[in-house]
Amino acid sequence: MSTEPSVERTTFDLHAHPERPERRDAARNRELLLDAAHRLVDRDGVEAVTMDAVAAEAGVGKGTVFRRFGSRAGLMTALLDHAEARWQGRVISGPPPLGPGAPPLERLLAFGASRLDRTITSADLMVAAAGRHGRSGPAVAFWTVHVRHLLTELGVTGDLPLLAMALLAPLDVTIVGQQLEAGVSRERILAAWTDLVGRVVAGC
Amino acid sequence: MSTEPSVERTTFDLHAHPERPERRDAARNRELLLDAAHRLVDRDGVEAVTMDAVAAEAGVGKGTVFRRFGSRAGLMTALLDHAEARWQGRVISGPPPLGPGAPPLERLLAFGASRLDRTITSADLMVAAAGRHGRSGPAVAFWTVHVRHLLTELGVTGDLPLLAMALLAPLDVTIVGQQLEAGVSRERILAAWTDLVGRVVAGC
DNA sequence: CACCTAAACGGACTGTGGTCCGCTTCTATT
DNA sequence: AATAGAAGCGGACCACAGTCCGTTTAGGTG
Repeated sequence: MSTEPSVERTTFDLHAHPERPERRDAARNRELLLDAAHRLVDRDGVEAVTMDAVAAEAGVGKGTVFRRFGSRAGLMTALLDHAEARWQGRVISGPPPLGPGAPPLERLLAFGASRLDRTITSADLMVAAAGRHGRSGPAVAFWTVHVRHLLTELGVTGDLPLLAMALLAPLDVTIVGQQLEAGVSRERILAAWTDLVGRVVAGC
Repeated sequence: MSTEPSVERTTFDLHAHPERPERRDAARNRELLLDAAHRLVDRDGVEAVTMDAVAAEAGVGKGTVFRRFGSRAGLMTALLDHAEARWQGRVISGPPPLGPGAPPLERLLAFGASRLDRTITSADLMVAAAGRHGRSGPAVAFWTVHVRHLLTELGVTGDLPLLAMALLAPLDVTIVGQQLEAGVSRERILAAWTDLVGRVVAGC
């Protein structure tokens, strides 16, 4: 309850801050903490990123970590945020086929491949970022909007928002993680997803 | 590490125990704990099911809870287990269209509707049961095998195991929970899933 | 029945996420 | 420059998951 920390971004509305900005010391500490957390991830892996450890590494009090990020999941989301933002940038205005310029189906397939790779490489962080309420809203919103847009261009009709989520679901950490653990290769996952997209898009 | 508790069931290979059975006191305590946990869930919700509370309610030591169920997620899985087993029974040998007897497409749609309902009604427990390693393996295995079987009967070709998972993915707690939280109705989710199945199955 | 051993037990102990609150620091205003 | 009050800070504190180990008990064997 009470004052939600303003950690409901995860890009998309990148850095749109209607409210008054953070005080300077607060901003400084945020950077300090983010750097510290990144350092810990690089050095010892996601597991080692405890709130106390981050606070100590950054040289601030533990309370500050929670004030800035709300929870461990929030901190993890923030860590993911930089990379996610750059990735979103590439989708919106990078080179094809991920970016605009390629035909919609190619873009969609490139999107899936790229998301799968991000899921695989950042699986640990994503699991840690998926607190209580599943995945971080804004990022998912971006994905679905984009897929929906491509589906529209492909002339697919129906409940596009949910259809988009249905296509995204098999690329989620929980599902992909499960498959990897079962020994399924990245290539096979991607092939199956490509096949799925083909079936969904096929106007007959 | 060391001695894994034998809590890797979640039905499917229902109660196949090659190893020597539990000692009588152990079995008794398992029941005591399961009952206590169920009581707590009914009375105060999943959140109230702390390991200490369960131990106290059952009148045993905390260590015993962990010895029997390995972790909180394991306990939750065990709680889910009874209902899951009965449900699996209905799928295997209950009345159509969920059980055998109906045409495969009808069975598949009934399967989806039924799973969606189970996901919705037990969302809390499922989230709590999904520890570290995503969803509980055996249950998912049963679902995929069944869907795969129906897809085969429908004459669908391709990477059936992964295609089955792709169809199951949108019915997962994390995804469904997200949609519900966004205000999407059960009916709309089901309609979208039905549509998805139609597209995938359509041999054209 | 007495004995022996593996299994099970209980609860103190530890590590971590998250809260709380009295104190400090920034910044807008005059 | 003085000041007021909001925003931020730190770290003691709490709850809960999970571990450890000395003690107890089930149940097979002679």
